[in-house]
Amino acid sequence: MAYTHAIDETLIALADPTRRAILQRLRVGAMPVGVLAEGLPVSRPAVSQHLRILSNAGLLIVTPQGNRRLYGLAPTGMNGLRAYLDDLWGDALEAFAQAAHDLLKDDTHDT
Amino acid sequence: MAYTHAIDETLIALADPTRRAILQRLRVGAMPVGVLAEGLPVSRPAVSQHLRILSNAGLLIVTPQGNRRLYGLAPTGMNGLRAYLDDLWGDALEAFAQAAHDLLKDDTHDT
DNA sequence: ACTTACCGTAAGTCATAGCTTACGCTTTTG
DNA sequence: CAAAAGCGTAAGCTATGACTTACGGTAAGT
Repeated sequence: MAYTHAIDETLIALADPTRRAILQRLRVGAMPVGVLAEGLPVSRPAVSQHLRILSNAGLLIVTPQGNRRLYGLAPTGMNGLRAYLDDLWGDALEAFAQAAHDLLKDDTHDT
Repeated sequence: MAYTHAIDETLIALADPTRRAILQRLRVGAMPVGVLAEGLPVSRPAVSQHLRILSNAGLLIVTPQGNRRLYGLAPTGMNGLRAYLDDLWGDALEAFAQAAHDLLKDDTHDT
């Protein structure tokens, strides 16, 4: 397993609007930092910093190509977060169903 | 009734470790603020503030019961975020498959 | 080999998020 | 009715995060 680069980093990475804009922009495919920065309201170094965070979170794949570095979405980057959400909300749904069941207490109960 | 409480709020809500601890603690079921705070390393008012953020993000359901207020996980709270991730990463996977396909069918000769 | 392009990092500034203490309101209890 | 319990909110402090400009290092072009 070890899909997870630590949920913490993934969520922090996704919590920033500029970083989400970067991800949106990468949907069409990988691109170098310069091109990426042109479509964004912040400077190129700022983009570089965001890319570092996104990469550390396992959300991006970096492909050095001579002079440039191509950044693209990592296909498995979201697996850790997904697993986390599924786990957490799985229990939540169970607890909710249980509560609803308790409220309806006119049905038979079991264990 | 949009699921979307704005993914912005959802992600920011999830990005904080204390708030995730709160969610974890609520997995077993709803509970009032006081009980919730006892299991956490921060003060009760701090928990209240976090609960407000989580509620605004649509992640919690509040049930006033006389003197107290019971906080529980909202079953549909994650739907918006899930949809967002599915959409974003759906395209990412397509782009990735496309790129892989391109590489196989027409190898670029460089160097 | 020199110049240009591309990129990451360092240093510094400014805004914001999270915490604590203090306070006021509402509901329960004696 | 008075006292206490349970919460939310305001005010203030501090740490952290996001941005900018400046700089250095490597690859490409002439």
